[in-house]
Amino acid sequence: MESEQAILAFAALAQPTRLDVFRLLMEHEPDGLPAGEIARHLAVPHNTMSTHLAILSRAGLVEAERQSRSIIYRAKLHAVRDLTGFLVKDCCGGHPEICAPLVAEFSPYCAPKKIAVREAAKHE
Amino acid sequence: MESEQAILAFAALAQPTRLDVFRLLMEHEPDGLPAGEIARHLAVPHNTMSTHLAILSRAGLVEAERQSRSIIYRAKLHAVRDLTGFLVKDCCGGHPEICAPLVAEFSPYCAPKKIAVREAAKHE
DNA sequence: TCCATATGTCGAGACTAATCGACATATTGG
DNA sequence: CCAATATGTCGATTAGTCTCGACATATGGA
Repeated sequence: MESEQAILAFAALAQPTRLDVFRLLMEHEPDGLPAGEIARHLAVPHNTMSTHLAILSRAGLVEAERQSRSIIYRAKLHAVRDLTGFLVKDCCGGHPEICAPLVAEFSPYCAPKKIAVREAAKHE
Repeated sequence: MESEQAILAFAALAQPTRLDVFRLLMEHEPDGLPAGEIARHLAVPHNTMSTHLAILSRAGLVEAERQSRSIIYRAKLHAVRDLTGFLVKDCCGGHPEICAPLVAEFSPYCAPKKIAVREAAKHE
């Protein structure tokens, strides 16, 4: 991922309404939500929301698809992967010793089901 | 990590000079660099740089320590972990099936060799 | 075709961020 | 204490962002 694209993504997420939109679309993966419903859900005027959605779209964090009269927005999952990778690469560039525990930290959220179930059982 | 703190971090990194500073400090871990040297390295007036460093500091991405006449800035590694974790948790919240390959993607950068892991464990 | 629905675009006002000269503060050595 | 060095703060200017009313465009049904 290039710096320029990363900056667009950081700027897009550095705004409360847009961060909320992104999280909302993550929750609604993989179906997505129409623009109007997003606006209603977050109590923002439709034209204001349209601007925010355009910024998220230019940043590559969401994608839009027309479906009859509605336009369905979806979170772009590999954009999250790219942005996270950008951070991790910066972090690990020459410093792999601090990166391993970083990845280990994600395991509870990302681990394959078997391990996740075992970890959960331990805490119970 | 709270949304408010994440927004501060995203905003801090959404500016070319500040992103450069952050990457520069990552390269110079764990020694850090004095403010003046950072400004000289990136060809930015010292007072402008001072403002940028303050913003990075408020965002929790760097820390400062006075050392004689100079003030040494260092990247805060666990801030990267927190911010990355914020993204990944958002991504994996209810969607662990898309998260496993995401973590696998990091392996090449993180070199999960036993020696590296043990060394990291010692420091923690 | 005409209307209702869904969304996008434009433009103005208010607000916030970025930059840098000038000045202020902190530290050290003489 | 004074001068030199290193950094931070203030204030003004410029540039960019956020918001939303008004208008424009696209789609589907009567």
